Amino acid sequence: MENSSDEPCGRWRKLPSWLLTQTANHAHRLVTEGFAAVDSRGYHYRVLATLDEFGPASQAMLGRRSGIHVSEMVAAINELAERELVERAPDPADRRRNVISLTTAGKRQLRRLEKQLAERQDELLAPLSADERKRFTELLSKLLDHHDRLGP
Amino acid sequence: MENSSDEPCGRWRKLPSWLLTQTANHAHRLVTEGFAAVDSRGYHYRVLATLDEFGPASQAMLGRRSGIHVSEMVAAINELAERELVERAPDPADRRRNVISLTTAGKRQLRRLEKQLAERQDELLAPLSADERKRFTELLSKLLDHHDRLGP
DNA sequence: CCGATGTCAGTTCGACTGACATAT
DNA sequence: CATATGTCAGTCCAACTGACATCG
Repeated sequence: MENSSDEPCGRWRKLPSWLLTQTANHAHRLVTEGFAAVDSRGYHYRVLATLDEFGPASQAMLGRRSGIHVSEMVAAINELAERELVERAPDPADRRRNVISLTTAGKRQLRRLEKQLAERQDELLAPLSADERKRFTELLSKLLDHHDRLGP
Repeated sequence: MENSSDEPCGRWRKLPSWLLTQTANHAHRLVTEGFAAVDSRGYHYRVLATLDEFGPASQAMLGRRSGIHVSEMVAAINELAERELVERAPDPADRRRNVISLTTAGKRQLRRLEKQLAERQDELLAPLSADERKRFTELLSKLLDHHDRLGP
């Protein structure tokens, strides 16, 4: 049987970086499952939400606004267009561009995604009180702002 | 020039799950850079720390104690043995097993890694006060405990 | 035969890089 | 000419899966 003590995780389990990355894995899994429950993924939500917020745009512009890499955008738009959640039309004013716009079905899907998203946030923060949740997001925002302003 | 407003990130930038995963990316980058600065990576630290804490063990036992998958362990031990930070010897009592043990150079390297780790934690939490850091890790621990006890 | 061990090959995922053709 | 756009191929990483031979 060799030695005993099969308990996982050692002295690093208390490190902020470890707590952060492990908890983030849970968060990522939760929202990914939520999106998958309505046959989508994160990029789909981000594209649909960006279209809803700023209106029709080229793929490159969408990429800039949503923080999605151009080469990822191609696949994301393909998938969304196949489901008829967005429309991809050539831009008459600039023949390099596609103009991407939200369809009615796309707006409905966006609402479903936002519902999933809200539910999963609640699941993620379940063990925290309302006050703790507020403090938690404040601390996270502070950290993220700091590090975003350093490295691009 | 198309429209303006190239600012990245939309309405999701305030979501706890987003704040969490993005901040975790920064944390991961920081510690990865720290480890790389002394020519190692996360798995190396976890193996060395586990050996230091529990003593020599088989690869399978090391995997259980450190939470590293068996098939990852093979590569990690290869890299550590090549650098002579661990010794890999056949177990006379069970010829399936290798007994992995820490070398003197391995202990030195472990100390370097822990130094890097401490520095990077500080860099990660830089914008927080001592009190905020304590509260932050408490909240994270609460969340992680909760979700670890649900999904295995 | 069942189960544990070590090894290797292959997969999935997100994020990215490079090359390329086309259009401005 | 340089730049912007859309597309496709490939890379890298961590985490995992499956298959396999060996051994208890």
